[in-house]
Amino acid sequence: MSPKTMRYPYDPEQSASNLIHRLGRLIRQGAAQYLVDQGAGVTPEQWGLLVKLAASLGATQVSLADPLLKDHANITRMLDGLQRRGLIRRRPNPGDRRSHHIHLTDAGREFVDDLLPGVLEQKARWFEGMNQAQLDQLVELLKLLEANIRDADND
Amino acid sequence: MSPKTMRYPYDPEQSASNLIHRLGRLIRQGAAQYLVDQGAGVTPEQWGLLVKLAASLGATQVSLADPLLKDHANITRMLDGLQRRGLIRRRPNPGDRRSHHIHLTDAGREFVDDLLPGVLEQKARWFEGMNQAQLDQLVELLKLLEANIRDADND
DNA sequence: TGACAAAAATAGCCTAGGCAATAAAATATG
DNA sequence: CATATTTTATTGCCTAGGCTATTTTTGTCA
Repeated sequence: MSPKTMRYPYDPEQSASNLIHRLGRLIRQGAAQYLVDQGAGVTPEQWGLLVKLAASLGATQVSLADPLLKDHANITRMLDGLQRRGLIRRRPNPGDRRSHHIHLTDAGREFVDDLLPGVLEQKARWFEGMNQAQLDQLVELLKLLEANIRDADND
Repeated sequence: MSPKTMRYPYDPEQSASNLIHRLGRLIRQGAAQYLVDQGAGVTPEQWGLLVKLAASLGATQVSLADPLLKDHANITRMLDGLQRRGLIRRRPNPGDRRSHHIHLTDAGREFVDDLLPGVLEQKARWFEGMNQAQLDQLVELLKLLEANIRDADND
């Protein structure tokens, strides 16, 4: 066969998977810009950890990483950054000397309390062109897709 | 105020923006795994460039980067990798001595032709739990969201 | 024309992501 | 109990992403 002149009958840029991947970067970038504008001095990923820590006191690094599907090594590095900024503290876990309990410092908690409302507002702005039914449907489809991909890759 | 014990009334992990961001990583990782299994020796991002090049002969680096919302510096690096593997070639652009025309080599074209069917099959597997109407709706919502975010961030 | 702004590609820097490897501690198993 | 396996955190390595220069051309416009 001579496929040298073959044209592929789909537009990769409009495929759902590429849309999602591109949108993920766009969202990350928008969040990063917002944090810079606020002078926050943390990355969106570090922010995500802080919010999670605000809701789960004394988490270990594994319990932070796994629900977010993040690499343990990366969690180590992001926590290093947050610790340098004085926003979190690692404490020994009395029940297991391999692991630590991660805590927000007072400064960390204040940081989250100060920034969270604005972050939620910005998210809301992104979804302005969408009514609640559409948003619900989007979330539902995304969850379905996430489950699909997790299954498909565990074969 | 004493928000130390305040609980935030939303679950960040289930928010649409975080779902999308996480799903983007999951998709990227699945694609990477597939390419490794096939012994392709390219990253998903490099693969994306190859597919785009297969459809647009003689593109400049800007014309590759902008539709994908990618940084020009990254395009340079990814093309370096593809060039080292002999899959693409940079040619001088006679009309503008600042830029290059990027071409697939014969090996590059063969590479895309060989791998593309399998890639499409794998994508199809990811979307198996979803009927066509759901898929269409998902794509539509994602496009709407992308437009929203691009607008919102250009204020 | 000649200075000046804009565009194309690139390099440098830092963080995230994902992988392999390692050290230390905990758990399982014969 | 002794040995092996698993788990937790960490480091090293490489690529992508996103920024800021920097260089070379091109385009503008006074």
